[in-house]
Amino acid sequence: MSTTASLDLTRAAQLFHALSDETRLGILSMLRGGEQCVCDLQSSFDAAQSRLSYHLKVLKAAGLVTDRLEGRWSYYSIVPDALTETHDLVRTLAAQERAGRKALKALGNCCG
Amino acid sequence: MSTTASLDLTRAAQLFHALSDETRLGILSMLRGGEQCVCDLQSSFDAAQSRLSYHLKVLKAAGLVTDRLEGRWSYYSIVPDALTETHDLVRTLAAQERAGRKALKALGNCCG
DNA sequence: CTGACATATCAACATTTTTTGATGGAGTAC
DNA sequence: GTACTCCATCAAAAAATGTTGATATGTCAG
Repeated sequence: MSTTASLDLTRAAQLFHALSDETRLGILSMLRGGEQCVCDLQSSFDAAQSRLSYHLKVLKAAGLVTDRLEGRWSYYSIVPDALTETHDLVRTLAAQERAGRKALKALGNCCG
Repeated sequence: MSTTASLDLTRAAQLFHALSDETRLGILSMLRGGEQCVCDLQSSFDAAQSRLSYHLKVLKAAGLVTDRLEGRWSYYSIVPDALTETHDLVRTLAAQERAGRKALKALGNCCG
C-alpha cells in the first residue's frame, strides 16, 4: 500500500483545460447562483451568443455543466460531482509519493 | 456576509492552464516523489530536452514549481502552496452562492 | 585549455483553440 | 400562416499554444 495515487492524465487535462479560460470560469461562477439560461449569461457577459454557446459546449463536454431544455430556452447548471472530481485530482497532485524512486539512482552520466 | 467568494479569474485561468497539459501533469506527478533534475525527467518521458524545458517554464511561470541550480543541473520541485491555492479555487467554484440574483428577474424579452 | 555535458532560449513550423458572422431549426405569439 | 425569440452549429479568420532542431551559456573533468 503506497501513498501513490495514480492520475488519469487525459481526464485530468480535459477538466483543467475546461477550467483554463476566463470566460468559462466566469460562466461557472455565475452558475454558482443556480441554473441560468444562455440569455441570462449573455446579458451578464458582453459576449456574442455563439461565443457563449461555444464555451458552454466545452464545459459540457468536460462534464462540468449540464443543460436542460425548456421551450426555447436552455438552462445550464453546474454538475457538482465534476468539481469534486477536480478537487480530488488536485489533492492527488499535492499528495507526496512515498519515494522508492530515489533508490533507483541513475547509473549513467546523468545526475550521478 | 454572503457565501459568495469571489475569484481572481486571471490567476485561476493561469493555474488551470498550467495544469491542462498531459506532459505537465506527468511532470508534476513525477515531482511528487521529490526534487528531480531535468535529465531525470527526460529519461522518464520520451521527450526532447527543449520540450521539457518549455513545459517546466510554464509550470514555473504559474508558480507551481521552483528550480534550484546546482552545478550544471537544475532541480525542480513542487511548490505546495500553489496546489493549496488551486485546491481552494476549486472549492470556491463548488461553493453555492447565496442567491439574490434570482430577485433580479429580467424585465426585457428574455426569460420572462 | 579542450571537450563533453546539462540546460535554456530562439526561430520556424504545426497544431489547437477561440472568435466572428452567417445560417437554420424549433418554439411562441399573433 | 408570418414574425420574432432563443439557441446550436458551421466555416473562415485570428490568436494562442506546443513542437522541433539549432545554437548559446555555463559547468565540470581531464
